[in-house]
Amino acid sequence: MEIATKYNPADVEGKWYEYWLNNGYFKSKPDGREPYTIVIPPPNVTGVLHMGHMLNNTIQDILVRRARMMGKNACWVPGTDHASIATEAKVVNKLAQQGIKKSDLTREEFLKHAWAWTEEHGGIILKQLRKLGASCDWDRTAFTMDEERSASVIKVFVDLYNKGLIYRGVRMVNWDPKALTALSDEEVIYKEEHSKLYYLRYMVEGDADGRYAIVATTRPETIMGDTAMCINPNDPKNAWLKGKRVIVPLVGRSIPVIEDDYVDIEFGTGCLKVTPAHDVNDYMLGEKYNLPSIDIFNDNGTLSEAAGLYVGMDRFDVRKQIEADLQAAGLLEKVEAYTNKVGFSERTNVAIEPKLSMQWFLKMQHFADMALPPVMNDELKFYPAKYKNTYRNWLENIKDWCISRQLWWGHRIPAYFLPEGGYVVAETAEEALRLAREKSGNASLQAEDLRQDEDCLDTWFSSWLWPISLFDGINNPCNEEINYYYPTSDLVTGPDIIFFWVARMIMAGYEYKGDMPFRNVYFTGIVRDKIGRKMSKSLGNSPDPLDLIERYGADGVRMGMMLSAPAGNDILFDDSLCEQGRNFNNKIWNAFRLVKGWQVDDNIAQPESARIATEWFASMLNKVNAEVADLFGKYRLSEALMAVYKLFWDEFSSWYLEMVKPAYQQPIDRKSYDMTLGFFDTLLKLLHPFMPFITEELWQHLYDRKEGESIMIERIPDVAPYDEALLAAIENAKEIIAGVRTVRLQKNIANKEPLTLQVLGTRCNDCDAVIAKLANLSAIEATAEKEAAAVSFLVGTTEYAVPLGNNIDVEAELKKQEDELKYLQGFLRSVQAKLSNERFVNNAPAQVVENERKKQADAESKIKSLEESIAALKK
RNA sequence: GGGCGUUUAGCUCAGCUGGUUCAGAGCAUCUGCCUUACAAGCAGAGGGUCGGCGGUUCGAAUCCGUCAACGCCCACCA
Repeated sequence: MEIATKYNPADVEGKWYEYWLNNGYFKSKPDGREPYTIVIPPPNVTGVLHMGHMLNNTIQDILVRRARMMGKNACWVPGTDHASIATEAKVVNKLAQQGIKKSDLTREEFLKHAWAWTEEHGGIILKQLRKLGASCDWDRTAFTMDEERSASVIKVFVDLYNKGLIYRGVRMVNWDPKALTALSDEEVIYKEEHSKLYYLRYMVEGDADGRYAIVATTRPETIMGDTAMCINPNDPKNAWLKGKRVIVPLVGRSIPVIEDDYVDIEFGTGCLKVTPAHDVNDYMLGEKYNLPSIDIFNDNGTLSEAAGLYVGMDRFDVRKQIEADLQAAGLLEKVEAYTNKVGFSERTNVAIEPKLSMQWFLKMQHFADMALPPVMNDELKFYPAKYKNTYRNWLENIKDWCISRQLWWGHRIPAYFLPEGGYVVAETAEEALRLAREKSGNASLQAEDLRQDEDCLDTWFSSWLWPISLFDGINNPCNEEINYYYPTSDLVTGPDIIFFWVARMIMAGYEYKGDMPFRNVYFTGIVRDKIGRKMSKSLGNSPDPLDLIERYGADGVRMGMMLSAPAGNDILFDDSLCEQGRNFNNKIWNAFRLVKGWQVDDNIAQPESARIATEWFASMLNKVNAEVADLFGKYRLSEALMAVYKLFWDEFSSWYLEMVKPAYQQPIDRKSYDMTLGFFDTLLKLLHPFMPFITEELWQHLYDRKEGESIMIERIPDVAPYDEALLAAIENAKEIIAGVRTVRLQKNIANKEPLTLQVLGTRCNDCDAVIAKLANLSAIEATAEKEAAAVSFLVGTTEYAVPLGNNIDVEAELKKQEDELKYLQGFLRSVQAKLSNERFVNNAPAQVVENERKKQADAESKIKSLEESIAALKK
């Protein structure tokens, strides 16, 4: 076959992906084999592939492909997430561009737009994953809002409600004034903000001297909602305020002074304004002291009628305005610069507003109790394990989960309100009607009389079921699929969603399957740029993965990602990593060209050097295969890749191929050729999980393959024993060869020119044929005394010399050897010192002492031979 | 304010239960090579008081204490 000198990924990637698809190699059905299952972390349905996906899915594909090649029934289930807030926001934006307001649409109309948008953009990301080589069982592609998954969510909601774990109530929640919905605590991101601390004067009611209290606040715009001022009962400086009432500035309303030791005496003036409707702590005080609550904000963050002042203005505009107005009124004592933490919506990035509202909650203690032990006792393993702490910390301080969202795009809460008050929860409208009739005692109640809750469920309330719902294990428990595939094997995801998703899947797993959802969790790092910044659109430092694939090939990019991606460590991504990946592809490609270019002659005998080489490499292959298996077991994928990389590049290409390579335009013997192809075959298999495309391409051409054969369904050989002595002998040979090469380099002697190598004293190396070939030696001779005009080097305790006649620089050679001697003498002294230390000899294990003795003997022997050598040079 | 983690070569990282596979790997760098698979390559070479200090020990990158820098998570101080 004609082969280009460089590998061109574009020529082969599409072809083989099609081939795999057409042959159904990605598909999985339950059978007698051991299952290996991964469920994809579903990307947002309208999302676009970014570097994070790239890393995450490359890892999943590596694990899946390897498992498949270990003879397991591998099943990687793909799908997408409806991502309620994110998607709804996108749809709202798009409609806004067309001049349509969401509020002008009915729920049904809006959902029509949302589905249209989903169909237009949905699944693009899954298509992109194919470019990467992802071996997902596409027939199983699911969507968190498709029929099966939706039914599962509703069923679970009803079930949990009936178990008393879901309740409804008015609570202080995190309100997103842009998305107009409540958020869970996890969806709020606290950021430091440079703001101001305002000191406001609250005049004391009826005080003849016109005295006032000073309250420090970061949110002066909320004073209209003040319903009390609070001091610490133990605060002497504010004791005079006890039992008094004060006047809210500008507003003019009188509020009581209450006492609670929640107040920090040291902060500000020790006076706290209490706004129960707009601060979580104030809410708590309000509850405790039964204070009225004035909600001064509309849902969109503007001031409401209840505020009385600044009605309709945005909260941040009010803050500026009120500062001026307070100043003008002489009620502003001072303003200080202040840094505090402000919560922002994860999705819309606006400052969240604590707000009292009616929401649905899930009681979490029950779930936390189930989900903690299996992780802590390593039944369910986290890689890296440090995330166990994070996990435990969250579960031990668990709070109830606000699961309702004031959105339309999502699973609508299956609660139905009765005309006369109260509600029922049911999977279907019919069932709801039945329950409603029962509850109200009114048999004439009609479906139209019931009003379903307008709210949707948090996106994560569907994704927490993912490992179960993908196999329909909620609607149809104990079906064949769920029994076979569950618990899944590995979950690969980012630590940023450990609470959102991982922890909750574990909870749902135990609640609905009585078992863990996955056995292992591999937490990836975050992909950053090479100077450690997060990749972001605004920085423009995020490469387009598809563009990278075009430039370096999918295999090159996959390898680039994996080279520096130990579990849990952030990866500092740089294009040069892909370059390294591409270079490696090329290396493999060229090794293949060499091997397939050989002419085979059945009549020539295998040379001794090739015989040794094949035996050696067979052992090397087994050794590395075992290493790789071990590393995979520990999820140390980048190290596994590095092991295979070095095996191919260094051991196979640089050493093995050079050992068996026939002379130019000479044929190779049959035995060596066949063994080389066999080695190549195994190497490709070891590489395949990392680099699926090039390995398939070469594997197909290695032998005459039949239609329907593929490397991806081949078996990686089992771990087998290897000959350690032979491996050691070759390592020794390599050092000798390198020694000769160094001499050539230093003395500027061309490789073509054969040299003689002298070996001083006794040695036992069966690899002379290999050494002679790779170092181009005409002879290797054992001798008691080397030639005077020779350059020598030590390997182990043996001295080697290359006689060079007049070509030797005696001065330089002397200096080199004298330096070496000096170093060895120093080394020997330190070893002797150790050995003459009685406490060492008495306390250290015998083995260690023995080692020191050996070091001593070796050093002495080396010194002896060096001294002789130096003496000879000096003659 | 709590908790966790990191600090080893220019960069990214390995170094498990303390001792010749303890100072390593890949990349980068330097030198010499267009040697007939590959210059996206080949052959060589240099490079680190293992963050600082103190301790335990015959012996510490490894264990303990402490300090420093960086990172992450959690937390209601207005």
